[in-house]
Amino acid sequence: MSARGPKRAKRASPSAVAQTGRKLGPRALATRQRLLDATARLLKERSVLDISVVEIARQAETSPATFYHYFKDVDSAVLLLAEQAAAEMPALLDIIDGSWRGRQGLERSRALVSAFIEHWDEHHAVLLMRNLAADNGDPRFQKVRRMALKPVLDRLAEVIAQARDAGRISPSIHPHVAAAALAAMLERLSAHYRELQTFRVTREELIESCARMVYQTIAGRSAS
Amino acid sequence: MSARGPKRAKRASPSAVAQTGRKLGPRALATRQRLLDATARLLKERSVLDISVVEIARQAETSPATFYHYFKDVDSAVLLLAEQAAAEMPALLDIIDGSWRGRQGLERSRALVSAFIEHWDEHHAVLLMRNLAADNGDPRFQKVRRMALKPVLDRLAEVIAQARDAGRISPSIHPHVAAAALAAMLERLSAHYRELQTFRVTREELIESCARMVYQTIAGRSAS
DNA sequence: TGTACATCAGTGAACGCGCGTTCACTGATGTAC
DNA sequence: TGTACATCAGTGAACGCGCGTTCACTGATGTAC
Repeated sequence: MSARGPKRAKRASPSAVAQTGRKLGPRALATRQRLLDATARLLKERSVLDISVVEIARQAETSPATFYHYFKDVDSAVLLLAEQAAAEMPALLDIIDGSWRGRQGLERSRALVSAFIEHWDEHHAVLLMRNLAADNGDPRFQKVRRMALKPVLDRLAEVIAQARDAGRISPSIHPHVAAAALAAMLERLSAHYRELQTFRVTREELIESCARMVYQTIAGRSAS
Repeated sequence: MSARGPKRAKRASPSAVAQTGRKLGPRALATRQRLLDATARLLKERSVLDISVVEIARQAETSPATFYHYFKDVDSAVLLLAEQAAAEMPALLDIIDGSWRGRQGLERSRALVSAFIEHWDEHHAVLLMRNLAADNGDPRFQKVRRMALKPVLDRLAEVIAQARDAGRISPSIHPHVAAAALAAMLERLSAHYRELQTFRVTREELIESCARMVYQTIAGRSAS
């Protein structure tokens, strides 16, 4: 048994502790999750800009005082939501792992792009606020973003490095930078691709084009 | 040669009208610009989340009442800042126009990437809020973003279409989508590339790698 | 099985504070003659 | 050149409101025996 053994056990409840430091029972966990759900809902319906403790409590049909039992402030609640979203990222790794040559690689690329878009569709508002806070220099949000993306970026960079070493892409391309750039593209596009659709671009076309671009960068150009 | 001419001409006054509808004299214009500058400064120093009319007025060393002479609310002020930033975009067109073949194309690509990054460095906070509001569905901000990017996207799409017709890139790549994807990549990366730098990636490496990726998508792969 | 007590979970009500917004007003600048 | 008047620009002070935050309390659940 390694030192990291029981690390996965606490999926739904990272830091299941009240502000007082006490451990939370099942009833308390449910209340906390209700507050988190309310936060997520508000983040979607309105914007980050008009979200408040009072409003969250109202949505969760409880009182502000209860909110303070579980969270220091609104940011902390959103941070937790971002962590919950981040916990889904490992699913992407299954897509990346494997051969990137030829048709198989292209298929993999398509799957990666749509998984990214789906992930954003599901957590749109939370991820938007996460990135905003991170871009504004908040270290907590920077960390949760870094941790969410890191495994994905690392694997992508590996694949890119292989393609580079095999001479299929330019040696001037820095694998980690390229991986970060691809993630940046996918994040940003996922955040606002709906607007493209008014431009007579279907979701499928979007995915196909992106997949080709990703593939080109990851594996070099292939005839097709 | 950089034949850029009098690009500063109309800089300070798109829609120079008070809330009452009256035209603004020079003194009023100066006050309004002071308010805008204060808004931009606050947006940089703090975050979008804690910006208020009162605070802006304080920064500009005037009273809240004055703010309401010129703007309906904080959003309107930021919108104007976003428009001022958008007015700089045409400079990018000079970079895109011209041949994208071979070494020249790669050089063009580098110039494009760094121009993008510089533009974001200069307007970081405003563009971040613009995108946030746009992603949250605010049509005014969606429009200003669309208008800022449109000329650039159109030209890029043209170049990409040429490469596609010449068989240098996959016919499955939709030129407009590819252009949007490149812009998305550059925007997002420009927004947070500072974080990459802690990763031992220099700004030059970043630009070089991105430029290669852009070039690959725009002009197809070339030996290097 | 029932009773007593400890701990957990939730909240009503209150407080102060800072913000958004407006109004009636003052001061500054321009213009006519 | 001076005076009278119109318009432009800016603001002090006030109002109400909703939020953040806390505290002392009640009610719910578990546990010992």
